[in-house]
Amino acid sequence: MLSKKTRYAIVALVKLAKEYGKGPILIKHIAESENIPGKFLETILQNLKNAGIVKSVRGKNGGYYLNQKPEQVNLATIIRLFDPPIAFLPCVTYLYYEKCDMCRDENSCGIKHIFKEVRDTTVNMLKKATLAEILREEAILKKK
Amino acid sequence: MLSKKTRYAIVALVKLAKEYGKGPILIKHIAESENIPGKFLETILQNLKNAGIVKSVRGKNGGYYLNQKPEQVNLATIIRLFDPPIAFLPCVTYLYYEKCDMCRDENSCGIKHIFKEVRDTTVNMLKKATLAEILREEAILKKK
DNA sequence: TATAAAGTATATATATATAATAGAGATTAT
DNA sequence: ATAATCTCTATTATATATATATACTTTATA
Repeated sequence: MLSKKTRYAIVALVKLAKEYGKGPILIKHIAESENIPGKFLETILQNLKNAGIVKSVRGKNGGYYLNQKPEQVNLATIIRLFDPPIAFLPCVTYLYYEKCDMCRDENSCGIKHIFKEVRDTTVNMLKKATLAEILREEAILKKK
Repeated sequence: MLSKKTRYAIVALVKLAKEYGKGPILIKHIAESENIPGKFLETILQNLKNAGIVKSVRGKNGGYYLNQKPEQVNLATIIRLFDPPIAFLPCVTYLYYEKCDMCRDENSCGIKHIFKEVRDTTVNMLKKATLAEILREEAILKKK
C-alpha cells in the first residue's frame, strides 16, 4: 500500500495540474480543497520541490506550481520519491537492489522470476499514468 | 514491499512443495535449509496451518507438510494471509475497502481508475503463480 | 518602511507495525 | 519413561509513519 504521504503528493500534484499555467497556488488552498493536513503538505511540497517537480514563490502572493508539463510527470516517479520500492522484493528492485538472504542462486530463483514480471508490468503502467492522463481519464469518467 | 514474514512463508512453502508427498518435514530442517529464524518460522507455519494451507504432525517424527497440491497454492493467497492488501490504495482493495478520505467522487476519480487496473493485473499474475508453477520455472532456469 | 502573507527549516511526539525471542506446555514414537 | 516434536502465550527491540510545533526568512504593497 502507498503511504499517506505519497497519496497526498499525488492528489496535490493532480490539483496543481488542474491549475497548470495559472501561477502559484497557496499551500493552504491545496490543503483545504484536497483535505490534506496543512503542515504535512508543506513538507511534502518541499520534497517535490527538491526533486524538481514543483517550484515555489516565496513571500506574499507566493505558492507552488508545476515545474514540468502535466504530460511529463508520471506516477512511477512520484511513488519512488516517497515510498519504498514499487517491487515486492528487494532482489527485483532497480534502484534499491539487495542480495536475497535466502536464495542460493538468484539466477534460477522461480520466486524472483515471477516478482520481476509483476514489477516490470506495474512500472510500465505507472509510467504511462501521467498527470495529464489522469485528468483526461477523469474527464471521460465524468461524462458517463 | 512484502514483509519478511511473507517472504519466509513463500520460501517455506516452496520448500514443502519440493518435498511434497514425502511426509512431514521438520521446522528445524526448513529453517536451516532456507535460512529462516527457527522460532519465527514456527509462528508462520502456525498461521499457514490455521489457513488450511499446511498440516502438522505432533510428537516425535512430526513436522509440517502441504495440505493442498502445489498446483492449488498461489502467491496471491499467501500474500493476502500476511501482508496488507496487494493494491496500492484502500479504495481499490477487494477485501479491505475503505472510502477515500480525499475523493469527492470515487466513480470519476482518475487516480483510483489507474490503481484499479494495476491491482487487477497484479492479482491475475499472482494467482497464476502457483507453487507448482514456481518449481516448473526453476527447472527451466536451471537448464540455461 | 512597516506589516502581513507566504514559504523554509529544524526538532519533537506519538502510535503502530515488524521482526523477532523466550519459555513453559502438550503430544507422540519408540 | 524419555526424547523429539509441535503449541501457546508473552514480551521486547527497533523502525517507520504520520504528523505537530515553533521560530525564521522572504516578498508585495499600502
